[in-house]
Amino acid sequence: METKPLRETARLVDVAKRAQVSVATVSRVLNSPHIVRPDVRQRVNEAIKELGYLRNAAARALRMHSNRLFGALVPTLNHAIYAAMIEAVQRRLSERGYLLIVGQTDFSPEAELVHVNALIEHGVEALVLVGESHAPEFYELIERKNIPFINTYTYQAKAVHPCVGFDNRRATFQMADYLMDMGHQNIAVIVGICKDNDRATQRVEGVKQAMQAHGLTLPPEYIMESRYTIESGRHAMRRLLSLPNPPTAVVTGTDVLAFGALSECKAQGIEVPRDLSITGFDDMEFAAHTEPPLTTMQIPLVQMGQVAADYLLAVVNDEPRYDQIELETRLVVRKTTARPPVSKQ
Amino acid sequence: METKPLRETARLVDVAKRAQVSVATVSRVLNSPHIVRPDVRQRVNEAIKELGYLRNAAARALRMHSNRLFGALVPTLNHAIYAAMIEAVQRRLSERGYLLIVGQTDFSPEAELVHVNALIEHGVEALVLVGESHAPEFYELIERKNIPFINTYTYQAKAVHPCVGFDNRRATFQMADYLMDMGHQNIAVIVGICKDNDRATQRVEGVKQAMQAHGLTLPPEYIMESRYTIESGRHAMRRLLSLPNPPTAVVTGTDVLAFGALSECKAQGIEVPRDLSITGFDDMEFAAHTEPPLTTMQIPLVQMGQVAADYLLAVVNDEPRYDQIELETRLVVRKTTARPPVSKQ
DNA sequence: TGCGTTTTTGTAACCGATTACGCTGATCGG
DNA sequence: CCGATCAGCGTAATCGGTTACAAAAACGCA
Repeated sequence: METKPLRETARLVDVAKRAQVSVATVSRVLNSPHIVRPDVRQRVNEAIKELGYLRNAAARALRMHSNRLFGALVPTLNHAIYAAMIEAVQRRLSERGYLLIVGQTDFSPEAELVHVNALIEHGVEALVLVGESHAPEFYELIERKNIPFINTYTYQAKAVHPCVGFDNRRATFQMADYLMDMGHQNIAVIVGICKDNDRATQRVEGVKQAMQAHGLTLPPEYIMESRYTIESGRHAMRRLLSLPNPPTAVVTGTDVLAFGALSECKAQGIEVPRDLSITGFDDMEFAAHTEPPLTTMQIPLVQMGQVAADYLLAVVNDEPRYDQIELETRLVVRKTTARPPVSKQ
Repeated sequence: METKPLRETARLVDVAKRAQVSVATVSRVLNSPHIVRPDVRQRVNEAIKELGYLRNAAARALRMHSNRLFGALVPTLNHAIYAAMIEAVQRRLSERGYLLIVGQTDFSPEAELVHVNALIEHGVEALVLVGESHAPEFYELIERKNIPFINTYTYQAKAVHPCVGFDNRRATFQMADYLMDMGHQNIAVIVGICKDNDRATQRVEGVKQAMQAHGLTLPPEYIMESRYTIESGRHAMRRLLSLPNPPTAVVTGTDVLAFGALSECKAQGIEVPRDLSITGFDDMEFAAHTEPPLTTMQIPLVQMGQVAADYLLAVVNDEPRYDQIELETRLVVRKTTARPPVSKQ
């Protein structure tokens, strides 16, 4: 019935004392139970339970040089696509007993560089990144520190860095192709801000190249860069509609922008797809429920997160893996696309 | 021109050696530069830069019992409301040099309990939680370990635990009140799964109590619990519409469910708000752009995240603060609500 | 210059877990 | 019955910072 000195947190020695064994034995019970005699093991486990002992990860990390901790740097969690991917990463990691620190870069390479220092100091063993354009110092740093990483939302067969995703350029190429096959010749794009954003840049590039392949060109006034909000999408659409020669089709860089574009059309009495075709990108949940339902490009968000997590787990555990992983996108044709109006053909 | 032994990570001693000072001095340059002579300080800083030295947070944490690391446990990041709050928390913390580990509980107290152990082992200094219903062992654990925490999305003046948010019950009470004032007597609710979810439970309760205050009752078949997806919202709406005596108004627990309900009405040719009124909850970005624009309850998501972060920072830094913080909600009346159809009044 | 004060710097103990290494005692063959 | 072998356990060094305490340097003033 003796009362313990009542440190609020029990340490390994406390458990050892209570179980009448050495600290080494307790540690062994925790890390490789099979090498400890069953009766002793049970005594130790009881002591652990009684004291409510929890490992001190800092001490463990100091000794082991490993933390069971990964990091992720995304532009923001406020966009469903990034949040959904992080959710998948986190879920997979937690199945394997790893934790995830999340940092937000706001699409800024400088912010990314600042954040990654903090992450490294905290001993993250691996990093999930978005896109492939990072500051040179950034790559230099994580490579010097030997921290495994993977770029998501991007795929290139001969990328120099590990990546998982899809070819953004090819995806919008396909989208533009589909529109041109229906007869569209005046195709505009509404995408995110391209500066420091390789995905947005490549998506514009895809449309541009597809049009060139058909002997068409994408005029500069048809390229609208805007923030990822419905309101910005509306605004961009408004400007496109006010052009002397407005497009007959608009390829957007994300469903959110498409949603905004749709709203603006509705407000101006422009009927989609009769008067104008609009395509999205991502196939978020709401895309199937817009009015009319949105034609868009489905991307494997959850799978991308899982694969990214699996890849990094494979690296830190020295298992075999592929460094460049391509995932499938799929054109989902719904009701916002049709042949251009006859007068414009 | 001697080449260094080239450990990939420089330690404090390496910096000390290069700057020809002791480790204590280097540590002081890092933690309280002003007490070091400027010329020495500069020498040290140069050495730090030259070696690309980064602190080892594990060693630091072991010695200091503090990590500059917070944790957050949310049901999922796949819902914009949680993601938006976490984004705000993360942003605020990173301004103050703290990092955030995020865990997802899937609305399960058991999962929450498992996750929190891992977080504590990793030395989180404080926790952001969602809602106030957590397992008793959960509260017991974090209180025994003396880890500051705050419950978000909930407010009660005499709550026993720190909280920041709003009174969910009162919010839907107000919403139902507003509908009844317009003449509605048959009000249904579509909310999330109430089990282990105090917010959903209280939102139903709010409608129930408001109706009682008007001498009305909320029949059980008018209460639809569903997952937080558009599809589930549609499905719930479908079931409500198939009732022998369908409601004239539907209060939903989140805008996403309202969106689904709206879709179903459109599909069935039911005109909102002429035939049926629908209200949302959250005032997410798309709410202003649905067809028709959604009447909803605005909640201060970002502010909630900021306040939660500030509260915890205040606690760990021993600054004064309030333990129960109420934030304002605001009824945003748009176009999905109107007087009930005359025949039904 | 010499002495007391103040400022700056260095030495070494410490945080808590892991594990190399060595010791103990049990088991077994001869 | 003895020595070899080995499973099981304990001792103590170690990881990389922080900081109490002590020592040294710099400073002020007579």
